[in-house]
Amino acid sequence: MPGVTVNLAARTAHRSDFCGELQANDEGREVVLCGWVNARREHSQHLAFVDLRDHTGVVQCVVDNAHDLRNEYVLRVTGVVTKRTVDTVNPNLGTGEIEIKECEVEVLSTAEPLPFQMDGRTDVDENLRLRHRYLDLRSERMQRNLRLRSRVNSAIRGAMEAQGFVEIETPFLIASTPEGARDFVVPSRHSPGQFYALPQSPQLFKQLCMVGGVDRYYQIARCLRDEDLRADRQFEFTQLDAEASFVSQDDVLAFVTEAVAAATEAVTGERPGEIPRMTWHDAMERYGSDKPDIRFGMELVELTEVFAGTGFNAFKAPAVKGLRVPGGAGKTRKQLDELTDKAKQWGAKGLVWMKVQDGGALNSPVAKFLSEQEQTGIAKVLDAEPGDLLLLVADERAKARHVLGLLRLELGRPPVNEGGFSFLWVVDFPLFEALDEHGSPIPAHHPFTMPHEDDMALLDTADPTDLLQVRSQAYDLTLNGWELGSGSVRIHRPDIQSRMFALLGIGEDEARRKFGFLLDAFTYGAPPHAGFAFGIDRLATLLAGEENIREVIAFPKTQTGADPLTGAPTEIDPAHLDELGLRLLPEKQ
RNA sequence: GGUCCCGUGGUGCAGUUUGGAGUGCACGCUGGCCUGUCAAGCCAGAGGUCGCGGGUUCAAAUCCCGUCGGGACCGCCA
Repeated sequence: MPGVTVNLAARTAHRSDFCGELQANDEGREVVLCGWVNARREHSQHLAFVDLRDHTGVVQCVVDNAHDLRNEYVLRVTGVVTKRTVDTVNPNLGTGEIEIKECEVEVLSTAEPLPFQMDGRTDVDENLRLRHRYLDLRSERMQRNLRLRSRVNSAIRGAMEAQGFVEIETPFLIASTPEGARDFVVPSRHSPGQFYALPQSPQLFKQLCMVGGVDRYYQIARCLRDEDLRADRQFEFTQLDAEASFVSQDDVLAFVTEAVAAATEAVTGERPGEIPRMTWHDAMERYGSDKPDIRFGMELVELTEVFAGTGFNAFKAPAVKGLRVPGGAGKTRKQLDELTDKAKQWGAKGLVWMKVQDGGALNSPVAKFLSEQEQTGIAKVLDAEPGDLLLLVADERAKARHVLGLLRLELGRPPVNEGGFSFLWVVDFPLFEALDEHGSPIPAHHPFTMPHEDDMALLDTADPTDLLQVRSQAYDLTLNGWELGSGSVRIHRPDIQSRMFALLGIGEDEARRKFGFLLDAFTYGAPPHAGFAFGIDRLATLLAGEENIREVIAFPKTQTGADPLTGAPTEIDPAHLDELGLRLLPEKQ
């Protein structure tokens, strides 16, 4: 029969087509559809409409009588695709030009009324959604997000394979290493009293793959970290993990850029432009963050020089930095007090605010302590306009940057799904983030990170505070102010690695105990290598225009680490504990 | 470890500031009517441990203390 199409992708033993794909050119076909009752409109005992829904959309079925049908019943409907009359076309429905007539309806499954409505019109309490996640997954939003994430995964795999990367699975039950985040541990039945750790990342295994001549490794890897949960953090998360041999930092950035560009294109249809780079130092000074949200301005401004000779005690500090809030002078005293409270909670000693008045004078509780020169200096350096609010923090440099960076986000950050996708590479991270109580440096990334070649000489310096100036070949990728991931060029030479352990105050015995297998591996011909990992949950969240990572995870945990659906975590049988050689301590009072 | 917000029929809210009868709105649910709706409409009805415990008061959804659950953030996340 001419014009008849057969939907091979949809056809199964139970159905011939998907609900949402039927169009006017299917007119005349007899189809068999399966799905859920999305809505029913009963006009009489002789006319009723049933909207049948599957993951592709909704189609209207015309039936004699819908009295025994209820929302969310699972039906199989056999009928004929029919063009609607002009006055009954529904332009708001993808299949609105047609409807299914002469319907024979078979109830495959009945359904109780749902514990919540999933029509997308109201925000349902998230705990309720999670308790009935199998219902929540039916919603358009979750269907969209899960399928989006699937496309992201697929695009990333395609990009990595095309660049010659080999997918290798690494173990889940591994040895615990003391560095980094808190491990999830698994007791060993064979060796009571001993434990495996679940991987925080496949870091060491991918480096072993390089020694093993793999050349280019990747994995869409599940990672587990027992740290407190946030809107962008779950215990369990998924990373694109990658490592390559005989490469530079630029090579790695190019590989990863290709993967995120492919993922972005798979969702938006457009490849992002070239990803800009910023040094860690610039990011910290200009945005007060190592993951700057560059979708908006409001950069931090250096004011230390302006107050070099100040008589105002609060500004006699190692650093004074400021932030201009355009049009912010309308804030009330109460709002400013709340901002000050937040700044203090974030660690600042205080927050100085100034309202720029018509004519340029500064209205501020501290104005009387500042010289005229200082007041004009502030206005000039901050480029202040009447109606602006100026915020100043004087403190240790790191503290001032941090607090102002948080204030900048608080006051200027657009909603996460506005302003497109601003990827940014942050490069030249410091090798060490601080000195511990013994004066030993604390690694900013991990102890296998290669120092910046230009800074090698500084490693031999006598003054440990100079070590904090040493840059590393470590880099982060950020998107709209979220850290997507990080990577580094690794140390592959045992002599440099030994020097690094010595600097970190890790003795030879300790190094052997913790990383002996890696150090051994490196004595047998380790290629220079570098790698990266970025969070796929986070990338998918932002690409989906969501604000919370849980919206792109099928079965996420709550902020306290519980799963309202399964009840995890749960107690286990005492006999099970016994077998593992474990005994519980009494509960702490 | 800390700061803040939320908890009211099945769902989403209002009511809490200033204590006075479980008062209101929308959706859903049950029954009825209705032959072109599409978030159908109309009529009727059912449905409540105001998260839980204690306190103040003649009287508590409302004020106080504690606790549980959820959320946002700081710390934490090499």
